[in-house]
Amino acid sequence: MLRMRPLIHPSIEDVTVEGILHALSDPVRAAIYAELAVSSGATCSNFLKISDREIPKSTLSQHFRALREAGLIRSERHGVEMRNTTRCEEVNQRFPGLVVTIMQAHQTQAAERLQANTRKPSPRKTKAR
Amino acid sequence: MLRMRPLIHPSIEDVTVEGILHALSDPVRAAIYAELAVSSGATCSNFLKISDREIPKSTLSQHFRALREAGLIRSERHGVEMRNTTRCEEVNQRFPGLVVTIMQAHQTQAAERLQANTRKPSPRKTKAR
DNA sequence: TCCAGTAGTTCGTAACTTATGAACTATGGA
DNA sequence: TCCATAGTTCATAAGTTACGAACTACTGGA
Repeated sequence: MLRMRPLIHPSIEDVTVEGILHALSDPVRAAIYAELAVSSGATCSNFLKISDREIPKSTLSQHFRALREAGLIRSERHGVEMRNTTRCEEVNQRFPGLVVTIMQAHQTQAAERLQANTRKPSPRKTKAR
Repeated sequence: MLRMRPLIHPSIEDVTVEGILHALSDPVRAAIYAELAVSSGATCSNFLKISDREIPKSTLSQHFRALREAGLIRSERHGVEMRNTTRCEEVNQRFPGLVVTIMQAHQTQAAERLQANTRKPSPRKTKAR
């Protein structure tokens, strides 16, 4: 019988730069984090469709876990669903500007790609990971 | 017969945030980058011993390649050795503050660890990757 | 209390990445 | 030409990630 282990939220002193960079180096996770930053409390299934491709539920679940265990988000069960919020204040206190700057860079890049895509018709889908 | 392929330096528009974060999410690569930032032109073998552990030459070579192909450094052959320099100006122009902030965070963390190590005698070597 | 539905997790495994020793290339000097 | 030095490539073992299938956990009826 499968057990459901408790969610792991590292305490802020245990959060590492390596961990944060690794977590946010994945475009799907960066997109999730970006969305959580504006719509706090969003659930896993709010993300089933991200950036023009369907992501399997199990994969998404792993991505949330990665963000959680890197210390970037906090997840709480509310009834049947899992509400997620960023830990941005804590993290920003520990590593000032880090996450904000990373997310800005991601945004800069997303804007560039959007522009490129409106110019050319179908420009060789940008390689993931 | 083994061929030696030409070094790949992506043009600055092809440098991605994902790539940068991934490259700098490895502590060895972050240490190399940090060192290059202060001692420009350093060679691969200057790094054979980094942060208390010996790193094999082949592994180091791959790390330099990763940094190079992420667009973070430029490598040029000078005689028998390979001189490496950061591409920090270009990269900073493309993603303002990104690399600087990441390196600051790494430094903050390194300082913390150093402090912790001087307090306790041998405190369970911090897990890599 | 049982059942169905919804939300998310875990497991197994296939696909991909990374680390490293051994063998190589490339260059310069004797 | 031969040797030494610096770094690269290859093969492969070890580690990581993605994803379908099967599960847990919870809620709201009947």
